Amino acid sequence: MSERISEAEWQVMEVLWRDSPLTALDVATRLEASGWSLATVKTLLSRLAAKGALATAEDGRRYLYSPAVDRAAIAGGESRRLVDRLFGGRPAPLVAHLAERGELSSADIAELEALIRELKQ
Amino acid sequence: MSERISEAEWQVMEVLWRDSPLTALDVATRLEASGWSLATVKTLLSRLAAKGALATAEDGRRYLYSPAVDRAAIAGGESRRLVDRLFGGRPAPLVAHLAERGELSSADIAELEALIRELKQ
DNA sequence: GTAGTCTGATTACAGATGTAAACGAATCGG
DNA sequence: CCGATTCGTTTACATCTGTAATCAGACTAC
Repeated sequence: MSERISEAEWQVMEVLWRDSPLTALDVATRLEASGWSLATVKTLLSRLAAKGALATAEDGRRYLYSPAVDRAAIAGGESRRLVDRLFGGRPAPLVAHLAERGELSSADIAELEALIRELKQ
Repeated sequence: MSERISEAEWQVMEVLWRDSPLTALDVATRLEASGWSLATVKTLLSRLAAKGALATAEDGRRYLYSPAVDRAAIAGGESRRLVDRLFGGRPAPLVAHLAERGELSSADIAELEALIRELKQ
């Protein structure tokens, strides 16, 4: 549904968007760097399944988890929220901020330029 | 300091970034549209002051609140977090998302174009 | 078949957040 | 003076989040 996905949950979704279906253990393994215990990963998986962000398929007595929401849709929604909240809905100031903070590589700039050219038609 | 500012708190900061110093009642009045009670606004002001995001100046037995953090710095940090989390640090996909969702007006695009041109030097 | 083992489900618990009511001190209007 | 008003402070409380431990049932390896 349209429930929000928290930051920790997002990391779990990332794993499954990259590769699915996976078992809880698989997901935990791929999140080793996070330092979370298996129990924590299970909790996050359950919460995500409960809010409809993940689909579960039974595989014997365990589940295989797969994303049930589109990454692009969620990312788009979150972006929209942030731009609305921080910049009154205008994206240029956001880009300007990133630029000011030296967060934009020349590759980023080239990418943006190409995108703008495309948008202009 | 570097504590995060929540969404509700952000709305309070917005008021004060726009015009300060203000009393609690002033802030609440300018937030009428939010539907919050005066008590709620007071709580948010206290929390913000406690985390150092607001400075207070005594004015008789009440306070005048003013921002103690720079809006641009906070907005930049939050933007950075979002871009890192959702787009692996690359801002172009974010803009692309906004574009796809029809969130970009032609004014936005022109603004971005000008910005890019500037960044390229 | 019985002791581990694996798995989801249940329970836990502190801190953040949204949203306020209640309280106590100060002050103002009369 | 005294009741009403006005402030900030304290307390409240449900949800959400991060982070797990524990439990109960099923299965596996002797």
